[in-house]
Amino acid sequence: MSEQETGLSESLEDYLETILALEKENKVARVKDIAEMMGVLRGSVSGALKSLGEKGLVNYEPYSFITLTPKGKAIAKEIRRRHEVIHDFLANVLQLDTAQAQETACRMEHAMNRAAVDRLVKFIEYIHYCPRTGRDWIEAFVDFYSKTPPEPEQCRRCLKEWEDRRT
Amino acid sequence: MSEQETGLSESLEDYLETILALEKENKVARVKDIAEMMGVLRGSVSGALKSLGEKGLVNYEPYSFITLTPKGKAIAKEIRRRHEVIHDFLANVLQLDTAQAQETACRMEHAMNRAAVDRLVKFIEYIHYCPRTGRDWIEAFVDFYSKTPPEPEQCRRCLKEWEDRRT
DNA sequence: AGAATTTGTTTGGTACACCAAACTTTTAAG
DNA sequence: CTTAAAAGTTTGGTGTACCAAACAAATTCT
Repeated sequence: MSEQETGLSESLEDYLETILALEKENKVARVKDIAEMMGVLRGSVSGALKSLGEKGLVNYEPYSFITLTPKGKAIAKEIRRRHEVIHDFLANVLQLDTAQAQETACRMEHAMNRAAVDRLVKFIEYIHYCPRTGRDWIEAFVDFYSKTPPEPEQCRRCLKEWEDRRT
Repeated sequence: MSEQETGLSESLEDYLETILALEKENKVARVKDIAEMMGVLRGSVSGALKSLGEKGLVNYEPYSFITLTPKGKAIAKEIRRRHEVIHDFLANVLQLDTAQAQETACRMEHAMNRAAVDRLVKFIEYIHYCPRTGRDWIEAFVDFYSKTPPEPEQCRRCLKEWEDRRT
C-alpha cells in the first residue's frame, strides 16, 4: 500500500529522494550517509538498495558507490518537487513554522499525486500573481488567524471598497 | 512509522474512521461491512479489531457488535475532521474533481496533524470571509489555471482597481 | 428444531521495513 | 605491507498488515 503513481512504497520513495540530495551534495551517495540522513541502520540501507537496484532505479553493485539511473533520477526529482511545492504552501501560505512545514511536507509528498501538486502550484502562483492578492493578502491572512475574531472596523472598510469596486 | 499524533498506524486510523461512519449509518459496525467498505477480507478486520480492542479504542468481544469507546470515537472524529477539511480544500479551493479529492484526502489525512489542519481551516475561512476574495476569487482562480496565460486585458483592469483602492 | 447460509474467527503464509549483531570488504595508518 | 578502523553486507528476528482457506458461531429458512 501507500504508493502514489511511482509504484513505490513511501520508504523507497524516501530513499530515492535522499540519494538525489546526496548525489548533489557529494558526487555520489554512500550507504553510511543515506543511513544517517534517514535515521536507519546501514543494514536497512543495503536491503533497500538491492530492491531499488532490481527495479532499475539505482546503479548498485555491492560495495560500489551509488548513483541514480535516469529512471530513478526522474522519480526522485518528482518526489523532491512535490516536497518543495508542499513545503512552500505550508510555510509561505499557511505560515507554519519551518520545522512543522518540513515534517508535514515529508509525509504529504507521498499522499499527493502529480495532478494535485500541479494544481497546488497554480494556486500558489495565483495568490502571488493577481494584484489584489499577493504579499498583502498573505499578511491579511496572518492577521486573520492570529486575531480571533477579526476587527470589525477593518472589515467594514474592506467591504465598502469591495462594494465600490463592483458598482 | 506513519502515524500522526494518534499513535496509530494509517491502517488503524482508517479502521476507526470506517467504524465511525458505519455506526452512524447503521447503529453498529459489522465485520462484514467494515471489510467491504475498506476492501479487505473479513479475517483482516478481526485482527485489526483485536488490536483496537487492546488499545481501548473499540468495544469488542468476539462475535459481538462493534462500537467505539469514547477514546476511540474522539480519535475517529479527529480523523474524519481532517478528511473533511482536506477534501473541502482540494475540491472547493483547488477544484480537483470529487474522486481525486476523495482519494487524495484519504491519504493526506494521515500526513497532517491537528495544527496543520487547523491552520488550513483558518485559511479556507479566510478565503470565504474577506469580501475581496470569496466565491469570485475562486472563480478567478479557475480561470487562472484553465487559461494559460491569463488575459492581459483583465489583468490591467484588476491592477487599476488595486491601485485605485490603495490610494 | 434442523439444515443451509451468512457472518465471524483462526491459522499458516507472504511481503515489507526495520533492528541487532556477526561478518566481510575496503580504506586508511603505521 | 600489514593491521586497525571504517564502511558495507548478511543473517536471524520483530512487528505490521494483509490474504487464503479451514473452521466455528450465529442467523435464517423451512
